[in-house]
Amino acid sequence: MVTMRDVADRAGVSIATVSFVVNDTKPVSAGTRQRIEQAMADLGFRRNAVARALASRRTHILAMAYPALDHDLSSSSLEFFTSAAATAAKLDHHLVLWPVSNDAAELTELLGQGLVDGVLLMEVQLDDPRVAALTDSRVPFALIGRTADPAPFVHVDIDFEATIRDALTHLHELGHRRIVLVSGDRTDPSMIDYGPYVRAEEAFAGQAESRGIQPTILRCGPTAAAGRELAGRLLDDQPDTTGVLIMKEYASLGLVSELRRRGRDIPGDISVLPLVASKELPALSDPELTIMRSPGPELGRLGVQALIQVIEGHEPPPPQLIPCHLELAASTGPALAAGSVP
Amino acid sequence: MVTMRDVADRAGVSIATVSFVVNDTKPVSAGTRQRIEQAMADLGFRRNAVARALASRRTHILAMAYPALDHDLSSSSLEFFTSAAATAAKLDHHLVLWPVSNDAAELTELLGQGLVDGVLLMEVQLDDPRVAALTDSRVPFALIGRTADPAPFVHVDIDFEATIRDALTHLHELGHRRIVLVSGDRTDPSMIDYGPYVRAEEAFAGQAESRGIQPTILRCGPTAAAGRELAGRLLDDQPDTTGVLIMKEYASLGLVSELRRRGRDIPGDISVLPLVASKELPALSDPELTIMRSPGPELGRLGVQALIQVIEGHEPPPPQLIPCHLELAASTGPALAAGSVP
DNA sequence: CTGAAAGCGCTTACAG
DNA sequence: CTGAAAGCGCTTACAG
Repeated sequence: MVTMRDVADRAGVSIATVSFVVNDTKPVSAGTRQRIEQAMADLGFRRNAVARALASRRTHILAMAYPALDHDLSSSSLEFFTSAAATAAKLDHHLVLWPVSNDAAELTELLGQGLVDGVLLMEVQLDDPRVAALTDSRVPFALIGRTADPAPFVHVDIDFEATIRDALTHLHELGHRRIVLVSGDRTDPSMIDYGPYVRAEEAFAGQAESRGIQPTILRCGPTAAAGRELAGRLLDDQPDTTGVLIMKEYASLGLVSELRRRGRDIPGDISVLPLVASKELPALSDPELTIMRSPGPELGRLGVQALIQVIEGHEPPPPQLIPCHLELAASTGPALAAGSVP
Repeated sequence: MVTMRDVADRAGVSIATVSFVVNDTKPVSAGTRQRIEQAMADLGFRRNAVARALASRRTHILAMAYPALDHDLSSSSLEFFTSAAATAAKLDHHLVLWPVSNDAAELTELLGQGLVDGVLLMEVQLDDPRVAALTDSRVPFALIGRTADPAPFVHVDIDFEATIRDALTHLHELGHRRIVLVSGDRTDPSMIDYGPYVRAEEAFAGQAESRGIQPTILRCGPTAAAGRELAGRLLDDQPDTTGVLIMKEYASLGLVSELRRRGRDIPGDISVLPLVASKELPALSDPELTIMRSPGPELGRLGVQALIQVIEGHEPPPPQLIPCHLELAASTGPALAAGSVP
């Protein structure tokens, strides 16, 4: 390994001066700089990240903490991870993956090692013990998602108000007035407080009435089979529905196929619009699905940027709420006669 | 921050002795150990990972290097990442994500920082410049996948021979003799040498004949739409096919739905068996798909274990080839009269 | 503009 | 079984 000592010797300067040019942290005369750069090139010098971290008290490592639970991360977590890692790399940082259990102890243990400059916390719950652990640790952090009262914390999240608004506007403009929101199943204890469900439901309830829409909410599990089962309930209990907003992407596939099997035309009879969908979803269905596309990559990028700002002592960035964006395909269309069922 | 100095002072010993009990690296008398442990508990001491890394020349950080290309990682990469991270955590290591371009320079740059003890390289190509960069760096590494001649390198991979064997056996026992392999589209320059396609095709070609099966290979892109298009080609060009092995999971969804749309019964007329599938796939289709399940989690775990063995100077573990496992559902069934088409 | 020196918080021969 | 000390490779006041 070639060290600053080696470079300094070859250039005939002190290691301090080498450090100044490596980090561009103090003015160095052109000639000296030139000799040092030559020496670095000759020797193939790379500054050791660990020594730098110890001396500067900055590791340039960020942690992505996510719950390592039974229930899996959504498929859009992959693009979230990779976007965060790419952004970190661009900003001269590394991203480590920290699978943590839901209690605070494991996170506290990891924080104590002093390995990371900051933490990105995923899948934040409305009342989350890990947030308290982070606060106590005094390590900078940013949330992906929100606690019940997110104001005190740096966070980025999906803008559910805007997502619901844009989704409703789309269906409303197509003439739909009988619109149902299918939210997630909250019987699982860990899901009762799941922020995305709570916020989407609140937004829907708040916005539907002003458009003359009855805010009906159904629930369904995350699988295609759950979506098929949902189709039956929908036709039985809400037979005049013409538009469906649905939170679970795999369930939307089952819903569409089962509705068609039962003779309904999509979108002729019923328009189906998944709300937080990954980019692969549309093509998995026939007809292809119009979706509200999850802003996973943007959230990963913004989360890392916000965290690094905090770490560097800048003004904490304001919350960033990013809506899902409408991507038109073939599962939404004009509402025919309200309540019409073949 | 409480340091070993603080602990040593409170316990009335030297920091060396504190280090010995923290790391359990030298015998310490019961009384001394007791005082030190008490002091650590009182003060809430945590050993600083960065200082430890600098002094011991072991960071306990592993890098997961994956190509940050346009074409996306497969959805099973997520469970691969999380499995590797969980295994690393269990073995007292951290896992950093390194999106690297395909040329060697970026990897060399990262390696030079001295941040990681070892590298796991994903999506290895048959002729991969990054492998040379890793070899030159003298940093321990393990491959997920294989180069053309993998013998010199520590690696784990899918066992394509066994996967094809088990898949063929399954269909053969059901009476199928007209079986087609659908491999990936190799027109994309970056895919010409894609190991999984090459090895699966070789295995199929090598094994089919001995079972009296004509080794027909078709190709298709990764999307559901490509799978639908494939259905037409299959019925036109290989009308007597009764069994399909297919490498692209999303394409399998399009294939099944288009075959049904054209009046074929699955599996009555044609059995469809995806070969390297994620666990979500079966439920996304109707009928549910029988699959050969990708061993993503096992590969992540084994890759990390192998890498840590190398790092710790043990005998390099032998290559680990893990087959995909058959998971029965409803897309495969007995072959009816060979060549029968309704 | 440049250097000598202390210090980051540990580990590890070496000596006793 | 325990300690004094060197050293890991940098950064950063401080002094000139």
